Amino acid sequence: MTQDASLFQRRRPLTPAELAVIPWFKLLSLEERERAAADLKVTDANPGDTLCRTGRPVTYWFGVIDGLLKMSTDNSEGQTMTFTGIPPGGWFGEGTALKREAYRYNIQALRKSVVAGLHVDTFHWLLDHSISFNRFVMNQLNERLGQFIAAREIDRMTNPNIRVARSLAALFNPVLYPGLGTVLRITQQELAYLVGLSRQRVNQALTTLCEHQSIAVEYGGLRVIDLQALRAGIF
DNA sequence: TCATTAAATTGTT
DNA sequence: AACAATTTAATGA
Repeated sequence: MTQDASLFQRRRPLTPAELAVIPWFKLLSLEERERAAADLKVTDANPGDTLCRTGRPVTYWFGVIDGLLKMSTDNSEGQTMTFTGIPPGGWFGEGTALKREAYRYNIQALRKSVVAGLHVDTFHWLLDHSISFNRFVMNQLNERLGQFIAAREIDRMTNPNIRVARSLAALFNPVLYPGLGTVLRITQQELAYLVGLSRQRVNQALTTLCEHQSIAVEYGGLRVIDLQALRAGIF
């Protein structure tokens, strides 16, 4: 297990290819890009690694370059509630970074991932200097709010097929994760951790979704054919 | 480049 | 939870 502080001791600068995955980077002016690029650091996270934990102070605004993360909280009974998975291109923690509060959730790597971090000071500097960046963050906050509400609904649903479908639909959110195309690399085991079901049941659900022509299951991942159907969830 | 082997992932019980 | 079948990744000639 690695905590956020030690995690970023192994940091290194980003490669141009990694910068290309960051959706807000191309919105910046040349000057702003330089400043952001100078501060951006990436690190590798192994499965199970904790990127941030509830109650810890915010030092970075995080984004996924490659891999897959899980956002969850522990309720009063000690049970873990998963809000969402975060695929490449996803950035999180802006709400707490804005207010310089402590994290309200845990972020864990579901598999070996590459995670970028922007220091909160630079995050605020960008907010002060770039209208486009402000718009991006605002959009992000708004969309995330919708996700949290949806996550509650998903958690109350009993039908596993619909749970899997809606969770997948959330993962393919084009606003939050713009870089993501129609294919997502995620194993059925990872999806099981995300949705909170057994791998067998996820496998069964995926087969059903396949029969409904909503997705296509591939080795080590899947392809979305009908995102609307996943959202609507008539299975 | 190809064949062989190991590891990862899937499908099923 | 366990198993076999399938796919990918790694290795070395």
